[in-house]
Amino acid sequence: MVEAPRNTRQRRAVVAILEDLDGFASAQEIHDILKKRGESVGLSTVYRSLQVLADAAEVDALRNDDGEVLYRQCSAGHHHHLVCRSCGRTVEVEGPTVERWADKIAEENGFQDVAHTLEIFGTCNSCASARA
Amino acid sequence: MVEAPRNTRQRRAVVAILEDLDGFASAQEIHDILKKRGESVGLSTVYRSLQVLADAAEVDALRNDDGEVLYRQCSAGHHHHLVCRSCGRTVEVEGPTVERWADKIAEENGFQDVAHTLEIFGTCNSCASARA
DNA sequence: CAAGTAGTTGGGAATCATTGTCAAATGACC
DNA sequence: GGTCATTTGACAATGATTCCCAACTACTTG
Repeated sequence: MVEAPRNTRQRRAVVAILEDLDGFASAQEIHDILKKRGESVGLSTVYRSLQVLADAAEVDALRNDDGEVLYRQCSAGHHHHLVCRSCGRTVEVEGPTVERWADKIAEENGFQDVAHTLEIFGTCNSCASARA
Repeated sequence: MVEAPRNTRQRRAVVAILEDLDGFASAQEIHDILKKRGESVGLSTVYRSLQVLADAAEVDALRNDDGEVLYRQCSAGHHHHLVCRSCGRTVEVEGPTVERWADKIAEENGFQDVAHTLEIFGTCNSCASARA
């Protein structure tokens, strides 16, 4: 039988950070924040915790242009993201039309096990005015 | 004034490979193919050539699930891809509705300099039947 | 064609995110 | 408190990609 995961200080700390953040953040950023708060957690452990959470679909993961993986606690259900390149602030968006379109395209071309990635990147208005 | 790029054997070889391939391939795969053909080109040079081509929008680049960057010679103009996970075979697709949707979402939320990524991944029918 | 010059190459080192390793630490349960 | 499998953390290892720089070569000019 599969054992239940343990409730450790480290895992709780990672989850707590994700609850505080409203945008996407990398594993390393989360590690830094933990260190600043004095709730130090090993980097490996941060990576592991995020992986577990992502596998359980409790957080969403995506890659930025640099290929880094960013994580964020999101609402349940399929959705996409409008992400600020500079601060990570994120708006969850839905596009039912897009979903249907993607499935139709795939079916028309005989593809199976279809998945799609769709993210919108931009500069949010506060970052844009800060830069000016 | 900016100098014109030189026409070197190595760059020609990389372009030739891209013309032969019909799916996405990684820099390392292209490097391997060149080696097999006896037209050896340094790995660094393959990376550089692909970067140059991508910057000039002569090839499209995307990341697979593993975070590797894949390259492919594509038709001009904005389009998206339906990519086979296992063989890389690719169908170019257009989704004007999606473009408008993404722009509208971004504008409604006050985001600027908007870009979006959209790729559809699946298993093409020949790979699916080969697996069975 | 010869020489000059600046863009280009290659291969090995360096980078950087991420994963693997394994002994020590610690939740969960008795 | 004792037991034990899970988890942690420091460090090594990996792997794609970039950096570095001396040797090379595609163009230009005489």
